[in-house]
Amino acid sequence: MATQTAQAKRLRLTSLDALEQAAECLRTLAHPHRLRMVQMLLQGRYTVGELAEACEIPSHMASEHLRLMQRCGFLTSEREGRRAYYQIAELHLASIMKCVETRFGSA
Amino acid sequence: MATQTAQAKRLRLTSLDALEQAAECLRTLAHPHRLRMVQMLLQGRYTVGELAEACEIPSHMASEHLRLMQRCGFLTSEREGRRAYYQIAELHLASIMKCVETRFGSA
DNA sequence: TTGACATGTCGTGATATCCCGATATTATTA
DNA sequence: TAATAATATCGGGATATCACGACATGTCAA
Repeated sequence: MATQTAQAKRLRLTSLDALEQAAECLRTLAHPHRLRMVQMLLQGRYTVGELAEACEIPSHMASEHLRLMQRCGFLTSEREGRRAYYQIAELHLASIMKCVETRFGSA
Repeated sequence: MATQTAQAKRLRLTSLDALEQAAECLRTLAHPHRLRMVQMLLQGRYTVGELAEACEIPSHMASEHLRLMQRCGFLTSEREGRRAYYQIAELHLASIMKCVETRFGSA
């Protein structure tokens, strides 16, 4: 007889479909600038320009990253005059970010 | 005066260098088959073939995914005869996987 | 109304990732 | 030794992501 199969061990597995979604979310998060934006937005309310400055990138690029995260449900935005404020919509980002900070530090 | 800067709010930020590393790790994790492999290896010890079967992919592709995760320090491997067993090396994977399971479920 | 500011969108070339077939490598068995 | 099994590696073509410049949109202030 071969080695015990996965099923025989009664593993708690997430369906491949769900893991596909999870992977897509992780890919969206897997960028240094987007990580910093999320980290900041978990601690306050910021405009595109402020987030861009903190990431040391031009604001039109920050805008693209923010749009990406908005499309996958991570963020929402609201306009105030000519500024756009972004905020966290997906609350699970807090715990994932905590994992990242535990592993990679934060000052 | 413009809006308060990030510094003025005394944000707890992770350095962009560290976030670059974090992003690389997240990208490595951000794949449905690799997520399933990690999920399984957190619950037991498996060969390439067993992991491949659970992911419904040919084993030579499983081997590539495993090598990728090994290179970034997630996994280690040990040979037993002609089989190769992989196991978790990066313990933080447990907490990240728990986040994923909380958000996307596991049966 | 004109000009500057803040944000958003589009197109593109460079790079990375992904999947897969073909082929090696290593270990076991006949 | 020969044949098979389990794993690993290589090369490619397709696709996705990335950073960037150029441009468009909407808002405020002079």
